[in-house]
Amino acid sequence: MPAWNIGGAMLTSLIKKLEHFLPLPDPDKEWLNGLVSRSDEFPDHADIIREGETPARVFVVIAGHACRYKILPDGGRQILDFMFPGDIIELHGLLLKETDHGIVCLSPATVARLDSDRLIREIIDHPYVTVALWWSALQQEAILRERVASIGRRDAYTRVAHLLCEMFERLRLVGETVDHTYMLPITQVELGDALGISEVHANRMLRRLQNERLIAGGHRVLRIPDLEALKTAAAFDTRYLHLDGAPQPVRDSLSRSRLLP
Amino acid sequence: MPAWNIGGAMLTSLIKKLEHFLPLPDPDKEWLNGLVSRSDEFPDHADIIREGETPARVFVVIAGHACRYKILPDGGRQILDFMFPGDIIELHGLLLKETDHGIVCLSPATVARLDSDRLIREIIDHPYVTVALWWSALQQEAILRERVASIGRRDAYTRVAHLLCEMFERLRLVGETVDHTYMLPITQVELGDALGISEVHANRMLRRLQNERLIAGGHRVLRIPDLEALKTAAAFDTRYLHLDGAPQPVRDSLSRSRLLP
DNA sequence: CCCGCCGGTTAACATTTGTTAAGGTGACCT
DNA sequence: AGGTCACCTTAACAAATGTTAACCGGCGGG
Repeated sequence: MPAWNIGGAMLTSLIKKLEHFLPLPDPDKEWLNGLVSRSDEFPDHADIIREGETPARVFVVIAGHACRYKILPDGGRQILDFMFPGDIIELHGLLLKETDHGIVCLSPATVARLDSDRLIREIIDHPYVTVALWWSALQQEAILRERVASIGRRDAYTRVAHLLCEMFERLRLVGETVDHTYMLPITQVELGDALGISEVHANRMLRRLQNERLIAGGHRVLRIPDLEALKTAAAFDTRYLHLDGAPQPVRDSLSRSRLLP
Repeated sequence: MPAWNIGGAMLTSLIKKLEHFLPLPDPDKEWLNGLVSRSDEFPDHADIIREGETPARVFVVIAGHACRYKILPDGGRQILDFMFPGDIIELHGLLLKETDHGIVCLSPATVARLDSDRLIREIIDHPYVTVALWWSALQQEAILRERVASIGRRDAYTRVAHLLCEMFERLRLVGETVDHTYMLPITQVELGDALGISEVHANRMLRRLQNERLIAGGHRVLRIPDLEALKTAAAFDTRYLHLDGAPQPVRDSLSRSRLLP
């Protein structure tokens, strides 16, 4: 049962992420921040959404970490993707009768709730935001596709290295890294559940990466001494994150649409 | 180099699929069909989109089968998802500089190309289609998530059974099944590439399913003698396909919006 | 009509990964 | 201070899956 307070939360991380793709006009940023109707604190391990619920809401992670997951009939858990500050929790409750997965906190988290009615009604008047949010959704999908490729065709060692690289890039995008160091948002069990390997094997691979001086750091902290070396080991190719900014034609057509109010 | 002809193609499968979710008004169906600007025939194994291209186009599969895939640095291939008649090939070329995956035919295929400019401009005037296409996109995403869960946490036997069930349901939705039989759209290599197992192991699992009388059929044809038994073996739970129709509130608000032209 | 090739099938063996079980450590609670 | 709990670590062994290498059958092209 999260404590909460009305308004006040700022979507700093989200805006930082979106502006990496496309700078937003100030009024658009204010509009976005104004959509926050409340903000909730969830303790570690708390469910944000349980499988089978149908909340037609839109959340934005402000602080902390969460993940989407499925529980399979045999009791196993598969983590589908991670949600870091600035990530949007799109609930499709509007069109779907039941969600097909749950969302749970991996650490204590602060989550802002957006006024989804206003969002839907007014987004059309904010084309910059529309385009940037659309990009963000495409990026989410691309991450999911890369996860399929990882789990399906990479060995455990590469999978782990690859995920650590991905987390670094995603956290860096929202300013959650310092040098080549970040707060590791997950335990080894969770690492295994995300990558389709056992906890024990996840541990083995982490130790190996450590022995090879590709990663370092202590409790809950990951330091990457040589990012290029780790990326090489992971065969990590940033392109799937689509970190290039918006193509020029998109920028052009947006600035033209601005001139015609 | 596909042969082609202008117009004429009908989006029968797509409309059938969409109407399973939400019946469409006749003018909306005509509008959709009218968006087809041309239709291409691709031979088996032809690339529809190569990784790295950026075509800002929307295609609809009319006949045949295709798949999205990634080639990994070690040369391995991972099939990300399948595309059957009625499926939409959403190109994000508008916002992204390069696609992160390719699309290739698994059989000779007919693909309609939509006038994406008109689609974007006029879709707002066709709320039924908007909502139905949105559902279809959500379903695609849900299928991808289920694939992650499959590859990550199910054993090879269950994975194969599960995919065969999924294909059955998807093909049935567009009328591509007869009784409990369908044209199997893939080879065993492709089955392996989709599920993250080797060709040999895919074969082993198919033989096992055959021995257990859960599947039958010959060259390129799959017959499911006892669908319930197969689903049980696969622990297949249809819910992730979101086959229930549109929720009543959505239907209500759509029919209200119709009354106010 | 034969050849070549693609897809399927099988076997023997190699390797990765899972399982079980047993500690270890540090944080936090009382 | 002692105890509990969550997380990490390691070892020995078991099981699933990959690899390699054959061979088969059918079909389309020359």
